[in-house]
Amino acid sequence: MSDNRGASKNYKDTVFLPTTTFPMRGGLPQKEPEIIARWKQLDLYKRLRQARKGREKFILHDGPPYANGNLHIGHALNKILKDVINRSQSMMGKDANYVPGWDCHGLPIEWKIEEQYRKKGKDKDEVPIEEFREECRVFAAHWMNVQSEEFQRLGVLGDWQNPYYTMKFESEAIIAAEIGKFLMQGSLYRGSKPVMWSPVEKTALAEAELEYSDHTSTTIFAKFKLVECPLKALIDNFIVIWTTTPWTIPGNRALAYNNEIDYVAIIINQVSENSIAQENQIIIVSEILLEDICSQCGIIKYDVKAKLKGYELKGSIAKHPMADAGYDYPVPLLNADYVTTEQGTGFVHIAPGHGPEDYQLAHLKYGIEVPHTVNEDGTLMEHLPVFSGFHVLRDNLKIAEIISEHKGLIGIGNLTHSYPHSWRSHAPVIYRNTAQWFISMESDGLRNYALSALKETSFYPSSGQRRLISMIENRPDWCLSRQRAWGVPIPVFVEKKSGKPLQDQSVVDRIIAIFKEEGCDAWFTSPPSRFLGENYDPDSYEKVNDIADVWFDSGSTHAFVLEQREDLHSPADLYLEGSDQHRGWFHSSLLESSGTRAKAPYKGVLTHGFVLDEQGRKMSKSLGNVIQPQKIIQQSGADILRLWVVSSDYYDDLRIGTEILKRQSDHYRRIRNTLRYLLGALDGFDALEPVSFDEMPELEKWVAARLFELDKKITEKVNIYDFHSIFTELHDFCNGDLSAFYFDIRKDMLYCDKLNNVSRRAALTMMDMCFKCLVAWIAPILCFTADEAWLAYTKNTDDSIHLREYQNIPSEWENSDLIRKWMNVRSIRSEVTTAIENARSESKIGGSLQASVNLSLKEEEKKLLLGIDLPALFITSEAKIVSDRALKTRVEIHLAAGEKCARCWKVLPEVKVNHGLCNRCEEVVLEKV
RNA sequence: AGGCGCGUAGCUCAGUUGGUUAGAGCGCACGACUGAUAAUCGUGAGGUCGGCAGUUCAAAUCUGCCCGUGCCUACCA
Repeated sequence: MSDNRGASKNYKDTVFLPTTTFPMRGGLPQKEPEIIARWKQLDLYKRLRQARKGREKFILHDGPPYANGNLHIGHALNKILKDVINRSQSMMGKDANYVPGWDCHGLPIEWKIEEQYRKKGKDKDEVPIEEFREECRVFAAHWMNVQSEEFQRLGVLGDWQNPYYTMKFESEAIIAAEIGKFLMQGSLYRGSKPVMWSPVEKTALAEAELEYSDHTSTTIFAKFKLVECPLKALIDNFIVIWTTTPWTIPGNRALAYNNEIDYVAIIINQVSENSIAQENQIIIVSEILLEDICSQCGIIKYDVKAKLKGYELKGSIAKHPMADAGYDYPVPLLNADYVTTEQGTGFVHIAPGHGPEDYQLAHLKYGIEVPHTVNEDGTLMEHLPVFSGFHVLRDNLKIAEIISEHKGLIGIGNLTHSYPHSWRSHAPVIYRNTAQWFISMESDGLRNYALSALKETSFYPSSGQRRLISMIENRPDWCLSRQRAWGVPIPVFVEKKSGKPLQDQSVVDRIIAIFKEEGCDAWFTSPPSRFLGENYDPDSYEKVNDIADVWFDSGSTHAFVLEQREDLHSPADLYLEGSDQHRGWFHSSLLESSGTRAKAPYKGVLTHGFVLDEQGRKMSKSLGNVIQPQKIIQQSGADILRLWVVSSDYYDDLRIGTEILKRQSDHYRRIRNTLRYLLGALDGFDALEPVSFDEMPELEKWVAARLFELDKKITEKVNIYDFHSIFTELHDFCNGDLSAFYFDIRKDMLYCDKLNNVSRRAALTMMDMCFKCLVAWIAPILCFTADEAWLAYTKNTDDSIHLREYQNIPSEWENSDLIRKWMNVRSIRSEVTTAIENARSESKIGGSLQASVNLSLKEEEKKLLLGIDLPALFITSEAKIVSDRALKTRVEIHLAAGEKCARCWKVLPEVKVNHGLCNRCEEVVLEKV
């Protein structure tokens, strides 16, 4: 080993290379479940509560997912974002206590149970309600368990042992109590509203229970004689409407026109043989539809008497076509934008009990009373003259003929069109006016309370505020009742005599107490006397059998979760859901809380977008582009999914797909390798003495300044939930500052300098700090990887990074001047690396250690580099400034003079003399031996 | 159909009150290293800023229209 070649053979053992047990590849799909098991063993959730005891609380109140199936990617996004926020608030030192919850009542679960019955050939109505409800309960409980496991697999930390759910007896009791508050206040009232109704099943149906198929309807052109009109000449002429539902004519209370439509008044001169239109009468219809109407009604000849715009009809009143047979009431003409000239006559007949738009226009806008005309079985009611007992689906031709006999029509026909049918019986359905319970937006100032509460709420992004405000401003009263089985009943008695709801707090309290003990099934199984007590005669009261809208359930979570649990508080600091919840949970929670407490249940509202596929299309089974979170976890790991969330702009819609996930894996590897390199370098550091800040080289002080700057940025961003930019900062730091710059420069020092050299120890001191900062910064995001890295660092299995807080950075590290200076240093460095690259492509040199750099600089550039170890900065064997008077920066690359040191691989003149080693390496090797 | 959003390189995103040749990272291509090695370093090529029109000395940025796309309503006589 005395000659050069021998010496160059192997100095690897004398070089201090990084060593770590933290593997380069994560193996996340296998490792993550182990980490979850470790957290369970540590009882991380409870430990964290203890660790943060007495600290300021941060309460992100969980919007309850619906317990009826496996998680989809939207759930994953939602819960991951919540977890990132909670963990980051915890890192800020707050007691971020997260209690997950579930929504259990409602239609979709009811369907599933009904479906099971159908398969067994049973009918839902034959099953006792308590039995049916019990099956719903079991079903919901099953899916709660499944989802709980799936959420935990995503890394979500929370009180999974003791979550909240709406079908818990205590929850049901408080939901009922909240309804009681509206009852006692007087804002709960019984009104009526048209709902989809199946005469076959004698029940109301939800939109989703309908299927559309062809149905042939009898159509009529009915005429309404004008009795009042601003255009006096038109009085006694006829407004003609077209409808596919003659049975709604007895329920007619108004007509609608559109201000912008052109109408004509024509005199009928001649009709065909079969026509029922009458010659010499003047009718008013849409101009554009005139020919169509004439051909359908057999009008052969006519003359146009007048033309008019819709708005000229303002204030007109007409007579019902059956006015002579007991339907003698005024029929006002109203403007409605939704009236079109696509078909019909340009006029729409309005039966406020038989269509949502009719109801909206006539009742809500003009206060016209809603008549009840149809019985549960679809027959017209007894009190209706002429038509009593006729069936709304079977007798339309008869009805049409009778109206025709009363000279009320100009045409009868039929039309086959797409029409809603019951999902269960496949029979056609109708809109029917039914009794419903409402919470008034006005009577107790609910709308105003809600609106002013919104003005005090922070929105992320801010556009959510306007969106919610405009919804609250425009919404009608809250229809609370559902004619359903699986939910919390509306616990109200109605006095039969007066039709008024019983308002007695002692009755309400009795109901609540019973619900708390037995659940709200008691409402259906107990006799009314049990609730009414001794002061009321059960025979005089009707028990309401409707259940509450499930949005009321989840809208009350602030009452039965935030207010009830000692470890939470209300209002919550944050509600966080998808943007669809403006209409949903944000909305119902706001109304419920504003109505009962005159304030919002939240201080802040964050909305995220929806998850789309890689092309920006929505995911659907038919497109086959559904991406399941379970699959991503299985293939790549939950940390990759979590990284995807923060790398996206989640305020907008997010895209996901194979390329996007591939990119996340790339980002992940970069961060992971940065941690790994730090862990490797820091191996054995605890045996060395750290170096004080003052003694550090400028490069280390620059790293310190960057850490200070990052810390400031990150804590700022954490407080406005902006994790996207945190991710960018962190990635760029790992990538650009550490890996490509700082680590690269310090490698020589770390590997080859004397073990306890001051500058080497200084570098390690700073790298130690880098690690501690970095692992804490990524912990809320890459919760598994951070935990694993921290364990590799401390080797203390009783600890977790998630119990810690963000690293405290000394304020003396702040140095924006230094950051600015080194930005300029790096731009000179960049010119050098470009020059080296050029030299390499000209085959002048190979690796950068073969290079010697000659710099011609401007004067200020020279000043910039003063005192900096240039060969180290450029990672070359030699570098010097040959001129400081240059007008333009020039970099010359030469082959470095000397031989390659067998240990550090630098090319130096001294090496030959030293038998293969440079002076520095010789010294280190001799000392070591 | 209406309300609210979104549309900048293959991907994810920056682009302050309109002001030089539109930026970053990844990916890609090429190269180096073989002591972070299924890693690391360097260099480079990628964009009619969805389209059209307008305001302006000047537009990714302001206005209008259109196209695409998402959420929420309404889909009716």
